[in-house]
Amino acid sequence: MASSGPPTVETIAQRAGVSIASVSRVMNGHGARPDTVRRVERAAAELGYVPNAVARSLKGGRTRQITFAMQDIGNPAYVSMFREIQAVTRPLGYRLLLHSTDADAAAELGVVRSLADRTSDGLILCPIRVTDEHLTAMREAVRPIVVIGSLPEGATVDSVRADSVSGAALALRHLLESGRRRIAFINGPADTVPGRNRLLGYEKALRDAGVTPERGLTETTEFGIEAGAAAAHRLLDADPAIDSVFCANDQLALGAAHAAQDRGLDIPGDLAVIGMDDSELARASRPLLSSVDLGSAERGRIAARMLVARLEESPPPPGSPVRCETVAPRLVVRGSSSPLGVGSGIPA
Amino acid sequence: MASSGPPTVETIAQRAGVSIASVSRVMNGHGARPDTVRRVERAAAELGYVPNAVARSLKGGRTRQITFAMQDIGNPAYVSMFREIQAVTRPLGYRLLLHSTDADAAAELGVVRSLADRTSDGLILCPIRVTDEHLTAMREAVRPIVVIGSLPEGATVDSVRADSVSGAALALRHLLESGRRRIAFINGPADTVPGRNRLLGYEKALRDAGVTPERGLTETTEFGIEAGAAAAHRLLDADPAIDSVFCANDQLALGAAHAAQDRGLDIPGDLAVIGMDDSELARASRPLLSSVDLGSAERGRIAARMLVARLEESPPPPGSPVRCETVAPRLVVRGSSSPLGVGSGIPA
DNA sequence: CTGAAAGCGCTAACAC
DNA sequence: GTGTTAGCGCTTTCAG
Repeated sequence: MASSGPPTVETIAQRAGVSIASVSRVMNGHGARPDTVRRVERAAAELGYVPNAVARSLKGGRTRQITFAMQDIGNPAYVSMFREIQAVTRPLGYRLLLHSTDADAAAELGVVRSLADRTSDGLILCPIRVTDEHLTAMREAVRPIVVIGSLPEGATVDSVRADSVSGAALALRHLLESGRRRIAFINGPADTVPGRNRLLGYEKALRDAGVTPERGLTETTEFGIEAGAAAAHRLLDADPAIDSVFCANDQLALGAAHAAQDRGLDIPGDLAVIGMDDSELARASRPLLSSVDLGSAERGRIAARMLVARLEESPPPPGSPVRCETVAPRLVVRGSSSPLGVGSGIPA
Repeated sequence: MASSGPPTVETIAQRAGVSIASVSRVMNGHGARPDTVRRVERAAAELGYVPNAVARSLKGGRTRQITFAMQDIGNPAYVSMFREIQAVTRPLGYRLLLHSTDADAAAELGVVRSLADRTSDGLILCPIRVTDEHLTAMREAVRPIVVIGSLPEGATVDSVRADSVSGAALALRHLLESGRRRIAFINGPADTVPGRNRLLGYEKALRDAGVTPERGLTETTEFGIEAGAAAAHRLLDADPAIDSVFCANDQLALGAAHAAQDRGLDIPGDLAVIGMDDSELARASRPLLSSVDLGSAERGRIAARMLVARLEESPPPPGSPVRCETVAPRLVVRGSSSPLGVGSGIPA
């Protein structure tokens, strides 16, 4: 008696002496006579029966899988998002497919298009760039998509965005209020949506304070500790009067802090440093880094909830309105931008 | 004409005026007359046909999905593994399911058991603890599993392990050779396999050097920067003569370095610090942290290759031997453990 | 409450 | 080469 392969509804049905329909009903908790339930459950337990999820998906048209795609899972901001997404979706029985696209725009488009193969029920996407091709692909997607990031007006996709303009403003205002005047900016790749927005925020906040942004005070580079250090050196070489530097993420800020310290500068005495994302790295430096929390965790949570909501609303109402939420930034002030002498974390 | 739902083989077949079998053949590149190929491809393109992966899986018995499960995707060591696993499997057409179990042993067991639902073709698992229950579950699993971590002798599961004993020895020898004598150890949770091994390695290396390990020189704590700092303070409070501290990961080491600096100690002059994993955090401190690279990336790569190999060998040869590889550790010496005055990164 | 049967979309024999 | 047909394992009418 070759029990060829794992047990199926049929195996169980035979053993329990009922029909496969009854097995299915019992497995799904759809009413059945107590006796039937008992026999099926016993047979299932004895044989270690587990329903085949693929067959279920084929029948039901839903896989209970969600895809989360972003540039780089090494980035703490995305880790926070992943955690929250998992926290929302797993209890609901969803599995999570992760795609770290390595900032490859083609790969990103591929992810959107791959929704068509019905492998996952929905997609949470953090795009680096949003081209018309992206928008078209998203509009035509067979499954709901939630974008974490900014979309052009009129886009017909749900999204949750950070407010990096306000975030930058928060940091700049803080620096200006504590008396800094020559505030440099180290940005990440500028040809991305967040990159553009952070630059906008930086310049706007300066203008609002009556200061004209100078080109020489902005550096653009890849994300990374070393890149941040190099950028800071360039900035300080060109203009030793710089008294503070705002960075587009914590890696850059940490690098900048190192560079400054290697030049013998005191932080925050000679140079204030502020990062973005408020990741673990902000607590990995001395002095501790001030940082603007753009709410990665919260954005992840909201995106997950939005997507799940779409998935539950059985027949997607054709004209149902596009949803868009914005998460407010939060400035966390630590030693790296304190007024001189306070909490610098470095013994004088 | 309600084109109810996305196109299927049938839709394409009708439009192309061929049978569904021909559509399937063309889609899978199985020979067909050039004319047939053209017509099918045209129809498919016009309708934006994408084969339903779920139906394929049901037929083929394979989902082309792999699950990777570990404690915490926030840990840089696991990020490296994930990257390498993805690099190996994606080009082969596999999707990656990620499970961050949060060190919940029950969740971990659940992952192993969930293989039974045929959702993924195989599992790469980094267990925290390996109980008999785990071993049984793994032995009975319907799908191949590769464990990244140490398994008890006689386990019938493929695995790739780090050599944390040698890794610890590497660090200790280096410290001893550079003249350190009172070497403390800050360990992570000791009731885990890696925790136990690292302690073993620490004690063995000391004994090999003719030093008797003292209980008071070892601290056990959770992983985390703050936890590392607290442990270092306890250690130094109890024994100010400690001249070096070896830590079970970079977070702990970073915390320990901060604690020492906050006490006014010079690193490496007064205290040498060595971490483990050689993660980005090692480059996030001043001085740069020495660290023992346990080969996370390589372990990930090897595990992925092992699993893929199992998946390709069509009928799993019943008696095929269990595979087990061990990755050699590598000590990366940086400023935090240099001989005094060399490369400390802090201006004297 | 239960069983028989249809069918989700696809691939792979098997005949022609 | 190509079409016909039989399932993969499950859920869900539809009768009884």
